[in-house]
Amino acid sequence: MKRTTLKDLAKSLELTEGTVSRALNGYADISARTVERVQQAAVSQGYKANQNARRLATGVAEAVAYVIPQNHSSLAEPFVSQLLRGIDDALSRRGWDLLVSHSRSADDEAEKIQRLITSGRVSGVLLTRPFRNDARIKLLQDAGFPFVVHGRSANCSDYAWYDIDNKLAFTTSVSHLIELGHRRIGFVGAPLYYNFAFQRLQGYKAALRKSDIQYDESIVELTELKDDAGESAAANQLDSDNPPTAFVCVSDTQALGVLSAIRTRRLTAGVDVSVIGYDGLNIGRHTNPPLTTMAQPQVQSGRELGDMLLAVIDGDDPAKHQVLKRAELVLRDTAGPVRDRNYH
Amino acid sequence: MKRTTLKDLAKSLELTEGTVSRALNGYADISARTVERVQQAAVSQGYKANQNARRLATGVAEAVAYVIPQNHSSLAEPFVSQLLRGIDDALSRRGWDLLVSHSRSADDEAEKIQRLITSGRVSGVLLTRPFRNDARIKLLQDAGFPFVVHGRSANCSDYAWYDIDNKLAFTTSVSHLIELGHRRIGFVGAPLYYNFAFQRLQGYKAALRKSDIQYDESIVELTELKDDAGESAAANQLDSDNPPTAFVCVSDTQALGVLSAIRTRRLTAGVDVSVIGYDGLNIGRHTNPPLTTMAQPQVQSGRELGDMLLAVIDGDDPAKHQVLKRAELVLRDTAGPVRDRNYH
DNA sequence: GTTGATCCCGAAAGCGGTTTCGGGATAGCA
DNA sequence: TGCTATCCCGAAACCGCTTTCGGGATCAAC
Repeated sequence: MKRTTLKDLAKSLELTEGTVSRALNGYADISARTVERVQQAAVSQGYKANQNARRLATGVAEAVAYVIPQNHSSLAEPFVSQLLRGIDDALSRRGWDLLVSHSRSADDEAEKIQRLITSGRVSGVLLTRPFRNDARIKLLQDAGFPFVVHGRSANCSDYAWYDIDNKLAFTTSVSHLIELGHRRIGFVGAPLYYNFAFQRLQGYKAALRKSDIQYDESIVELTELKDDAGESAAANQLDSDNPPTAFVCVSDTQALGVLSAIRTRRLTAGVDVSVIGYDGLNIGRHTNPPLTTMAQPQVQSGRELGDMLLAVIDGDDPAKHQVLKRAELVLRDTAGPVRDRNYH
Repeated sequence: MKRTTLKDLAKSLELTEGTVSRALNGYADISARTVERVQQAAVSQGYKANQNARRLATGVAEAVAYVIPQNHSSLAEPFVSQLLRGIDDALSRRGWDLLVSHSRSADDEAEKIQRLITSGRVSGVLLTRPFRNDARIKLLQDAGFPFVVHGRSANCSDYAWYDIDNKLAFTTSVSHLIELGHRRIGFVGAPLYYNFAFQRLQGYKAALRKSDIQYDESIVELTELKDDAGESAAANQLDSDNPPTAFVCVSDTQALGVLSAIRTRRLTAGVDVSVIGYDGLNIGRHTNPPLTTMAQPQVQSGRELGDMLLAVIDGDDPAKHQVLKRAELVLRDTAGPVRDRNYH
């Protein structure tokens, strides 16, 4: 019942604690024979090092934290869940722990991070959904604390990040709609202090520009990342005098709301009105019709993020770890050719 | 840049480390004046106790682990995510950490638990999706390690658990269908070594019995908790000679698959064929038609689970912490009155 | 047989807190 | 004033492991 400690092990082997410790940790100055003996005894006696003691002695926490932002719509959660799995994958190869912490607000999050870095509980932090200029990043940089960001802020030259090319993703999806004949495309976005929201809007604008379509502010709505928000945004647009023939949304969650708005107006998505989401959630396969969207592989992202963080903790130059992925257009059924607006 | 340690603080106050420590931890043998001074100095110097040292000294980890089972369909993840939020809520009131760990298999999970309890990293464990008789529970009991399980195994008298009345939930949903006139109701279940699957099947049977409907094994399918599995199960049934007029599913995920199967056969859920899911996922609001289901509040569950675990860790009798909740029928549009089977 | 180099291991000092114990100073009371 | 009780704080051991340092054995070489 009592946990066997290093001392127990040492005593039973008639060695000193230090020796046993070094044997277990692969130091070169221990004879092969002794290492062998020690290892055998360790497994047979079920010895596991007390992590707290080890962490105290070495000064490394062997754990990282992932801070989950509060304003995550519950529909976007699969996202998080898969990411966690990926991160855990990467960490567990080293036997490190992943601890999660939820924040209620941006301030709350900054404070949590502050506590994390001073409490010594973790040796690195994973940030997500960065703002265009983000106080948390500054905080971590000033503290010289290892971190990597999922996404990136406006000036992101000197830290590690992993991001999707948001601008490209949106020029892709918008261009796709344009090819289908749409020229009046609504944008269901998010607050622009989120850098990803900003970038996606830029992608949207770029695609329009490329096709000489006038940017029309009256059909871009910046809302929360919720289904309800998406629904009311689309409702506004659809009920207007000059409704869009298609929508792009910065999240699948919003897209679901948009689909609802379309359906309640007895219109058919992909026929009467097209919509393209973003996130590639599996849920989209089960909407009716199935949602066309931009996908990014989450589990994989998590794994890469985890590896990056480990590398940074190991002392790698953060600026060397910056990867930009591209999202893929997942063709399902909500994006179809434009149709005369005779449904009003 | 250097973290201020207890020693620093003590020196600057011209006190001894022990005194400062006691002052901070509310010992009675420190004068109010000194406590005041110490606290002020602590905040002004930004002192935060090193958690690892503290844990080593006190022997309590101030952290608990949640082990996420591997075979969680990605569609079921919102579930997990919200649960985590609730748990974190409960823990953070005490400043405890929540660490998550993913397992690939049941064996893997047992091993992870073993490591968790011997490594001293956590002072309690949260289990989920227990089997009818579950080796993990035995493991934890034998080790005398604090834990609570979300769900319960077959004999669950002597540990702490938080569960939904699965049997009741399914008699409820099945009875609802029976009231709508259905007498041939398919059951899309999960492997019966999951206790929740077993219980839900019992509820199904009980409801049939109550209405003198013969239990027909040919329309119960035990599948994985995935959308695809639900789809093929429903496909089998619908394509048979004597298809059910309704389905109950042990998970919303499967129900989504069932809806797909229905749709691809050009039938309408809630009209031609009824279906009731289970889990109350928000996604269900966005299926077409919206999914009728049984809901259980996840965030709240997480919070209660967290509190229970803390209580058990504090030494409460686990057997005193057993709560059974009931799920609620969420009426949406996929369960309608029976209709003559003239669609074949 | 001495000298060095090499190989192993023991000794001991931390890591940064917590907690028990004991006693000096102050107060209370006779 | 003297004696005990009370109040505070200092001293020190301890939690379990890591890591540096130094030196005794062993061995090869001269």
